[in-house]
Amino acid sequence: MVQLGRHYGTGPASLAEIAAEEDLPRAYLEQLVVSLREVGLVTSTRGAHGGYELARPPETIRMSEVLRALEGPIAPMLCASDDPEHATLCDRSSYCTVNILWVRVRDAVVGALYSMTLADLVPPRVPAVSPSSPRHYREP
Amino acid sequence: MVQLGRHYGTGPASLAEIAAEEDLPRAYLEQLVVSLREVGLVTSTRGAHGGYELARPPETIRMSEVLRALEGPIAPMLCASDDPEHATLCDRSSYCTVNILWVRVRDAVVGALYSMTLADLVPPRVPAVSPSSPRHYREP
DNA sequence: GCATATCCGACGAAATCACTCGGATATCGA
DNA sequence: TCGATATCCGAGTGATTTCGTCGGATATGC
Repeated sequence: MVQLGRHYGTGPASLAEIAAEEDLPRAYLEQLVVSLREVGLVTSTRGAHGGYELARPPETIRMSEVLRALEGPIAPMLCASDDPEHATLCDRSSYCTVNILWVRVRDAVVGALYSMTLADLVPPRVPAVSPSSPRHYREP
Repeated sequence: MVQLGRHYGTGPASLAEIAAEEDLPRAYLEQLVVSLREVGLVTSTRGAHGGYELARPPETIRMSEVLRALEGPIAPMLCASDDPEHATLCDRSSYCTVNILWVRVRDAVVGALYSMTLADLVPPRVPAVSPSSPRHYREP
């Protein structure tokens, strides 16, 4: 999907191209790309020979950003959401000790996503040992 | 849900009790507990004054076991499943470099779940600093 | 034998996910 | 200026999953 990181630097890529490469319906990609544009991850140029390109170099794009853009705030349960805005605490919030489990899980997920950038996912030639530093650490 | 860890040592607890405490429909709990029994996490005694109890002390029950029992093999995407059995690789398996991302995420989740036991979730009096060792480590 | 339980299987409503459709608007090249 | 090629936009559909229901069979203690 977001493997248009591959095209970075080669000018805008049309959805028709990407659809062909990824074997996904163009109309569907259209929808996805809207979210990406809204958060400023990709820029679009309209008209003939237009298309989309990354707004920043792939190395600087955390996968956590991408996933958040595509699937909304990342939360294993709604009582443990990334976004304080959407964190609706369940009615049991007082009893429920399980919450800390979900928070822990969420942090783990965010950490994993944050530790990888788009650049890590564009088909590398020899990815035997991971290029960047794929350790667990927290988001700022 | 699995807060019948609270009752550990006090004999079997009926679903009616638990339903009342947790404010969940008894019929629903019934369904859940089936999965838990199948994997041997709880034992049941039928008849009057029967009910369910934990098969092992709460400290020895990893949350990863519980979640796996309740929600099946843990996998953010089906191409990155815990259980090799259910790991159906998507048709793009050749192209798809994203897989390693999901595997990374899955490991992070499993690690987080594995680092917590049921005992960590039964309402502790003063849980300020976590009792066991809630670090990130891998499942064997 | 009767009240209290677990067992079992199928069913139903609501939400989510992946995807579609139709058409308006912008831009480049000839 | 025209037309081909794009993005833009918003509503709509179909399958799957999730949470929960219902009815009744079976086992056990008093």
